[in-house]
Amino acid sequence: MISFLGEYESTVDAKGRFLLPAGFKKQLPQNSNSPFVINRGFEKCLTLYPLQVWTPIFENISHLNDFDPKVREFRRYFLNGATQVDLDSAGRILLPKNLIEHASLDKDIVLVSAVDKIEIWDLVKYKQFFDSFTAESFSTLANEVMNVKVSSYPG
Amino acid sequence: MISFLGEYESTVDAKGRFLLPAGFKKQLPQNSNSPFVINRGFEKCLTLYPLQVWTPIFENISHLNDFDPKVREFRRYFLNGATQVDLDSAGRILLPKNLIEHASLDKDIVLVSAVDKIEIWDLVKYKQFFDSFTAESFSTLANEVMNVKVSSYPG
DNA sequence: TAAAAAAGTGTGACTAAGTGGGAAAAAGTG
DNA sequence: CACTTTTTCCCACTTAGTCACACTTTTTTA
Repeated sequence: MISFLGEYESTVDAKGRFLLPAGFKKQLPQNSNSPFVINRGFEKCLTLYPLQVWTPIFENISHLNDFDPKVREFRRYFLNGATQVDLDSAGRILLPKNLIEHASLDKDIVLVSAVDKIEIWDLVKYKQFFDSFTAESFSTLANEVMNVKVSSYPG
Repeated sequence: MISFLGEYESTVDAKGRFLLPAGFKKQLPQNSNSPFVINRGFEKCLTLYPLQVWTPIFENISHLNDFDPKVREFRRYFLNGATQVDLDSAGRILLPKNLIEHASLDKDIVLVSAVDKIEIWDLVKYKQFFDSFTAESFSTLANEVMNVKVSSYPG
């Protein structure tokens, strides 16, 4: 099973391309020509799925009954501009314009592991996100999510 | 099996034509001369079915019991306005006027994947749809539709 | 410390995507 | 039946997206 670790910076060039950091490239299965699906994130970020991670998720959705209005609404939100992207000969990914807009990406971006996917953030917004966090609020959150004392998770 | 991915903008010209975006054209089976059926969508949008997707749906409907008034009503709504359309030599599709009206299409439109079909929205209405979206409401919806916690489907 | 390999960046050319207009055919009307 | 109007089809031009090559910078290793 694919999983990623790490946080790497990259830059979007004038044509909307960014280099997939070597750190992540090493974590991909070798000799894969690396197709990805990129999608809007819930927050103002993008999510990059390796195709083999995306496929089973998409499979589930494609079997839902489209005559159900809730299914249609869910599908619209979820598919949300998902687009297949590939690495070019230099190992870069070309971002669709509508997605660049959604995440308000400027030049500098950060790629962050999200278990089996990668999140793409504008560098400034990503930093703001961390600045808004205090040790205390993190502690509270961790307790809510993990239902464990945060002290057992040093960091 | 046909399936689409992506969200692309296009424009309706003065003659009611729009160019099928290259992103979708690439996802069609090659050497098909690409007949489509276009239909009213359930919401204020249109739905574009590749003919091979439309055919089995039509089959199903044609076997419904026509003595049932609800069947007749459904059939009228669903089939009325369904029209076969083809790509012209420049890869464009001519929209029937009554359908343009139904979806209140102006100049700018968005074509969005709906698994094995394509939905056509007025750009402004499409954006409004997403603006009404919150992470919470999506969470509730996802839970209802997929019967899973949304945390397993981060975008 | 230097050289080589790998990572990262930029530019330019080519291809095809996208757009508009005009001519021919068809439909509608007096 | 002829003339007008609408619809359909096709051709050609412009723009921009895509790809690939080549150069620069950084890292690694000898």
